[in-house]
Amino acid sequence: MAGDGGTGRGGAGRVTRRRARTRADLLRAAFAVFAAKGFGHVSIEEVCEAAGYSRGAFYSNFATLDELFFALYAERAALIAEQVSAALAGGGPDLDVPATVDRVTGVLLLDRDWLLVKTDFLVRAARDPDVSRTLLEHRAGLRRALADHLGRARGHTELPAVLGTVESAAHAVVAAYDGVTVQLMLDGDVEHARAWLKQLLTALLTDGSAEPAAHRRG
Amino acid sequence: MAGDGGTGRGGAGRVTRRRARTRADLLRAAFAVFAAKGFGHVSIEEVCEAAGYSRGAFYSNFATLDELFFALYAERAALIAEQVSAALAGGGPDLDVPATVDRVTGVLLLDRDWLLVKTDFLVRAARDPDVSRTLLEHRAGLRRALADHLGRARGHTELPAVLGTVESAAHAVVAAYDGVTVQLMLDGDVEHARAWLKQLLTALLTDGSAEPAAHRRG
DNA sequence: TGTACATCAGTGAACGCGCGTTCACTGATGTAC
DNA sequence: TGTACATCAGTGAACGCGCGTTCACTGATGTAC
Repeated sequence: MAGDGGTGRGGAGRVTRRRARTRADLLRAAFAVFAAKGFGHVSIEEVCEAAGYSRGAFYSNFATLDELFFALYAERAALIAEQVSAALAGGGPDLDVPATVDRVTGVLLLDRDWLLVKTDFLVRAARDPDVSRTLLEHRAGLRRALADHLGRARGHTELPAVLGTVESAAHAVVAAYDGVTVQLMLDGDVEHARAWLKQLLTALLTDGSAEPAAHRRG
Repeated sequence: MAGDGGTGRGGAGRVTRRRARTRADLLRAAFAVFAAKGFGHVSIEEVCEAAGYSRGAFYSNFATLDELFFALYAERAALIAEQVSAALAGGGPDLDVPATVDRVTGVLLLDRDWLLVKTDFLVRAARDPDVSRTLLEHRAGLRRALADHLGRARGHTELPAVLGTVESAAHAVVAAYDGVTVQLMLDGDVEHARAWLKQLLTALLTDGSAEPAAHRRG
């Protein structure tokens, strides 16, 4: 089901420049259309129209809309994963939790459209164990990166007490991220979401020593 | 758009017993179908078939699938809201935070199908400001109930320090709930989700005095 | 409580559109010489 | 570097199905007497 990168004719046929461009165009257009209308309310025709191709072009590159959706998700998710890694690594060898929280928060809540598409993927995955597995693996990877970082931070900065292990702490970070995502999708206020996520993470990752910074807005 | 309870002919036409039953049947069947396949992958015909009615019956009760979906959401959301209120009030006048956390957690993560449908509603709402408003209001109501309770608990039990106000704490509770919901939808492990939510809420609502209770499983 | 009548609620056939899918064709791309 | 040829990628028309929507009809429900 997953594995090969799409509807490749038979074997290892070289991809021409033209083909790569068309595929990229379709993915880009699909992202915009999915973000706007939601997967499940989008037809193949709409994607093709948005990309400026005929439907035949779609079938030349993908077998189904699902396949395109999965390709789209995989591409973007890999991109975000890289950015998170960079945000964790950035700041050099001195492990500064608040600064790292700032950087990671900035990356994770950068693009509301991506959160919409990601959540579409989530509800799709929730109904299909195979797809769930993919998503769960992505999440596990993210948590591992976070846990690694938190592990290195321990000793330098005061860290959680209530959450036992660094794994629990990483799990909590992801949960907080998902929770804030929901609010952001509804109210559309990216700045507020970032501030709020920062505050939540601080509450989870420190031992009550930070300043309370009152929280406004519903 | 919202307000009147559906496709009522003209004025205050009395609803017959038969009509009420059909409507309820359709809603019940729709819930099951939506949970299984996801709104946006469900046709009016499928709902009717699952309910055992012809399509005409559908049109006699609803104008669109959206309308049915909204009615379904409103009905179930009201039910959950009641149950949460009861869970908060239960336990009598002695305000016991851990016990209350147990009861509320039990209610909120009772039914995976509901979480699936609720999330479908979320992604639908995220693309429509009018629908968003409805959902945001429900959430505000939930937070208010939580904040009220936390306000009364303050002084009896030690409470947050990092999260400034009871409103912030309530907000954090909702975020934790949403975050754990995502994990539950993917792995389907209700018991694990409850334990994890309990632990998260304890971490958020107490000042680091609780026992760490290590967290297993990915 | 029974009967007659009026209105209501759901039936199921019919219509038509949107769109998924296919395919013969043509212009684009790449390769061999 | 240019030309000829082979293969590839995308075109756009055509087909047909699923399903949204409508509607004349009929059995169910409720009311008046």
